[in-house]
Amino acid sequence: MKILVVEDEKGLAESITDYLSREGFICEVANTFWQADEKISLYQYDCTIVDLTLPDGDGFDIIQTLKKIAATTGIIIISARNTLEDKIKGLEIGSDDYMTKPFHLSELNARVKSLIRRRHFGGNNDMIWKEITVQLAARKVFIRDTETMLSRKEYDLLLYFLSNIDVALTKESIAEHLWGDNMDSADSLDMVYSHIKNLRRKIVEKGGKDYIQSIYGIGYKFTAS
Amino acid sequence: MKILVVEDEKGLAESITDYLSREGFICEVANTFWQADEKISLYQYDCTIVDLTLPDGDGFDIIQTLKKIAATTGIIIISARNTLEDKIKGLEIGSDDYMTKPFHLSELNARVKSLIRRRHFGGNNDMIWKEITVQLAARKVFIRDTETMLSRKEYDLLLYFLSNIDVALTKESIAEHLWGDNMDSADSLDMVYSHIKNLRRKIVEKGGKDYIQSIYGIGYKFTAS
DNA sequence: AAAAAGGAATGAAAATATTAGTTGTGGAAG
DNA sequence: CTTCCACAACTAATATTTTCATTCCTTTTT
Repeated sequence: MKILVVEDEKGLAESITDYLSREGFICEVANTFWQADEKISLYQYDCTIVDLTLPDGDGFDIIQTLKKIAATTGIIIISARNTLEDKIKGLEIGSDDYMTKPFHLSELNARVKSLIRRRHFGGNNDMIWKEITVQLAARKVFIRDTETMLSRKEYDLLLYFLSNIDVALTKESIAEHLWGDNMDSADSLDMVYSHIKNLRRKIVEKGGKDYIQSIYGIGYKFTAS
Repeated sequence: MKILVVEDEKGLAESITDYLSREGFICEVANTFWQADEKISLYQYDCTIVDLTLPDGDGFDIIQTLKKIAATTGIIIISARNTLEDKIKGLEIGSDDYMTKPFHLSELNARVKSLIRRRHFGGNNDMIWKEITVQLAARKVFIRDTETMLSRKEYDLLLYFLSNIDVALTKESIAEHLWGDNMDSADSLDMVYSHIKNLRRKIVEKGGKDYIQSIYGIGYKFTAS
């Protein structure tokens, strides 16, 4: 899961990314709205955390950018002031959640997770496909009713596949999803192979079919046929 | 997909082409604007990356060339200076995207892909002709409702044909589309024959007709009649 | 119309690129 | 302290691409 943190205070940005990385999210930071706008149009994020107290841009521009962000990813707004004005801003762009400073990182984390669950999987706490069931809240995976322990990367990989059933995913996009964009593309490919192998083994081991289809020269596809 | 990189710094040009080749693009380099102009009029590219800090040519010439480039392919401008002057230049010629040095190759890659997506597929995701259906996102090909696995070259070839129904394509243009222009023309003919043969076989095998019509002395045409 | 010449098709082998599988190391988490 | 996992390096297996010799067609020439 990839998260974009839009925050100009380096210290706060780092605290947030540190915390969320430890929770298994891939984090990227944009220091300005302009940067955020850029990143949004280039990459896909599952959730964007925006600090409304950024210096650049006037009110109107910001709302435009926020709308654009909100259209493609979930969005959580952070603001120092608990004023009506800000709340209205938040609602206007259809933000998914709203927090006032100061806040606990654990709360932010909880909100991010709940948002991703809501957005990504329609509020459903379970993702079910064929004999694979993922309990998102508990982070548990079941294959044919037997629980299967997956490592973090394996879990992320499985979720990425499950939200892209029947779509050909390039090795590169998988790598980007699992490690973010600051990756040496040569090295990361071997790691993709490794994790694919592990996930495959675990699924088959528990009685699932090998749904991961290799596409030579391209990447992989999660598919029933 | 073919990309032209207009860049005089050999090192940078190589980094770019290395990276993008790994991503599956066919890359060619032009070291000067003059060369770029040449190439543009001879070949077709899906995207052109132009470094605006090239030494040759004066401002006006450059703009003329850029306009010519922009008219036929997508264009991404790279510039060392984040000056207004350059930005205006970029907009004036209707460039599709704009980056300042230094940048990450992964970002360039993302921009190229997003540009190609926008330009090429304009949102619609299936290509259907007679009993042949290509699902671009899933990279699936169906002949008469049965899925057909195609290798990369076969797939590229089929897509080239499908976007040129009823048009006579020379062997040379096919070779150029599949491998770029730095090819030994004698060898490339044999390779074209080979891949034509394989694609034909797969189409017919799955119950399609042999839509690939040979035109003696010229090349091939994909046609129903 | 027959022969010659050049282009195209085919099948199979060789070369290459890509993916799978193994193992070892280091570091983090418990 | 132990276990687990991410990562890297390496080897093996596999799929694709390219090459090549040969045959089969078309066109051109005589």
